[in-house]
Amino acid sequence: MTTTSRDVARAAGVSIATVSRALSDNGAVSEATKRRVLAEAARLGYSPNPAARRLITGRSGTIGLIVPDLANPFFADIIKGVQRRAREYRQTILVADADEQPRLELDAVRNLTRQVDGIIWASPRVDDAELSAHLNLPTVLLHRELPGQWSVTADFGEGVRQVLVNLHALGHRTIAYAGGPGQSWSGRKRQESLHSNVPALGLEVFELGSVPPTIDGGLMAADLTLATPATALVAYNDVVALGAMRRLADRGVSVPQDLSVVGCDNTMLSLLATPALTTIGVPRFEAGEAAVTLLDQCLSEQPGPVCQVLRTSLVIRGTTAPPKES
Amino acid sequence: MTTTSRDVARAAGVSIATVSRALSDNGAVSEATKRRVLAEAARLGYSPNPAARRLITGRSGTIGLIVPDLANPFFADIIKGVQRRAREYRQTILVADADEQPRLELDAVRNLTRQVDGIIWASPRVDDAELSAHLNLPTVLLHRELPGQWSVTADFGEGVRQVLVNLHALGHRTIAYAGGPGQSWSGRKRQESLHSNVPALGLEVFELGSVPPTIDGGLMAADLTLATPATALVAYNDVVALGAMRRLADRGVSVPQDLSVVGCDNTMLSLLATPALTTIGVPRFEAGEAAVTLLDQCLSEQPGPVCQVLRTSLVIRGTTAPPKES
DNA sequence: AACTTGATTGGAAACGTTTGCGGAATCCTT
DNA sequence: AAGGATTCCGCAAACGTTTCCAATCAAGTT
Repeated sequence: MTTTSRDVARAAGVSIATVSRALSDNGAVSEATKRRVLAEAARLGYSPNPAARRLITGRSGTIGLIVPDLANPFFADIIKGVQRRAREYRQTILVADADEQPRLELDAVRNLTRQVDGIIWASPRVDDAELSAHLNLPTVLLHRELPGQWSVTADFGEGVRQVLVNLHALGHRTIAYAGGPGQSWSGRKRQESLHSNVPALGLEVFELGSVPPTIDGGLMAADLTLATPATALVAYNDVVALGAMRRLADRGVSVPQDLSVVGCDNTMLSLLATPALTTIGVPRFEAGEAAVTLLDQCLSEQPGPVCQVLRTSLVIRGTTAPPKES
Repeated sequence: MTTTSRDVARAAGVSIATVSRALSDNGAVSEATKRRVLAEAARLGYSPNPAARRLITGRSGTIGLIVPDLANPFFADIIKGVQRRAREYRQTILVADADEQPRLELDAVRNLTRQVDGIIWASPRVDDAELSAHLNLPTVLLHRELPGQWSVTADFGEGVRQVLVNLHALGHRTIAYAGGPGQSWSGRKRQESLHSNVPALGLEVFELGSVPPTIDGGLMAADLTLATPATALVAYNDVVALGAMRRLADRGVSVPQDLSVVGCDNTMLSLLATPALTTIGVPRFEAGEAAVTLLDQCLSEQPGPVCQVLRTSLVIRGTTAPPKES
């Protein structure tokens, strides 16, 4: 049998109410009895039954995390951030992988609703209407903004701007852009930034359209790029960039001499490439941490909503160089 | 306010006991009233309070998952498998990332103990004694065996054997082996298999010792290999293999012409390498699925323990070839 | 017709906490 | 020394289920 607060109460010669107060540290208990209770609790190896506590308080000490794909290194790092900060806050996390299917995200929200205090939701692709229809619980959106909603995002627009400025400074004037899935919020942000910055810099951009955010998408993007006069390729993310590099190598196009390549996200993949990939650094770990902090604020009824925007940074490595003289 | 079983009972004109029976589908309820209750429940949007249910039944419908590092693609795939199968079984998963620190794994077990029905624990490095000391709950070990314990592992030994046979068939006679962290269970299995298969094949093996299971470890392994007459390098995992390939490229050693390289795990990384990496395919997704199934059996008191061993397979890609004539 | 059987249902006791309320003891104030 | 304020603690009522047990009723049996 497990030991309950009644056992501790009996052992310490007090009532269960006092045990509860001594342990939860809120009610008024004398220093002496508190010590006695704590000692007995420790001796008996008592820990309160979370279900009972939750039934009465309505708080579970658990937060839900919904991501489209756990195996995607991008989200894996986010989880790590969430996890670490949650540990500090004494919260456990209930995780739901939506297998890249928006419908499963909505299912997950429904299931989680009764089980958690709040939700952290990374949902690049569910549309706005459906998203807000499912927000019954305190929620922090990740890499996504919605009017009136708490969120933590990264400044992708600034990242793209830096890339463009940098490529321009290197001497590039014609670049290709491989976009990701059209519904993605961050993808739209990147696109917007592209359009707003290109004119001022006097760049010419060839938009290759949406390619799948996979290695195969990268292969495609490489071929599309070679059909343009572009001297640099800016890819939707690191995976696409790596796919492109692979195809370019096959085609005998050397990076960065013949073509510069820029990725996005600064995942571990960018270090695996040869040469190492120049990319937009997106703080994923920090985003996960920030989301937990914000959710905590949201749960403690602090004024909001707060929309935190994290900084991105251009990480210059080996795949960018001045264009070939031609 | 949330709607409770009392509300449904009132609406359907029955007692809460009947509501409970109609919904949980175990007690005896007439078909007519069951339909009525279900209809009212749906109309009111009722869903049972999990905390209350759990308090009385002692079951939470939640399983705990402990992994050393979520950002490691190896474990990410395992989680995905767990997640999917758990969804089928109507279970949610509580995940704990131990940040590669065995001490945090033990903390996680303690925290999870009161919150979940059972635990799936991937613990390559916690030592046997401490591991068994912390198994208070039904537990399935992942990629690890312990006497008397339920587990699902992969047949790493067979994988290594296939590699050796294959390299031998290609004409290699001298190979280098880069081992991983010494405490790792699967690492020991690989080592054992190496020792037991080498004599029969007449191979000479240079053991490079333990290298960190990282890109840097791979760089090291490459240099160590070049100091031997080995014509092939078998690495602890794909990351090490990729690190090695990178250093080899820098050194002007071409793979597979000058040196064959074999990885282990068949993570997505192995497809990113150029040329694509020959590697030992380890079923991670399936392992996650199997673990949930086993845990379910364990929880339903079926006879055990069951130790399921999944098959590995040699995935031959572009980094292995006959050795150079010399 | 009385008795047994089986199927449905409701009443009520759990499960283990937290917390409002009131009582008792102690302390300070005048 | 008496009154009020303060501190500390126990009683008991929740929280929302599940499930044991008994009650009711229809149907079948002798």
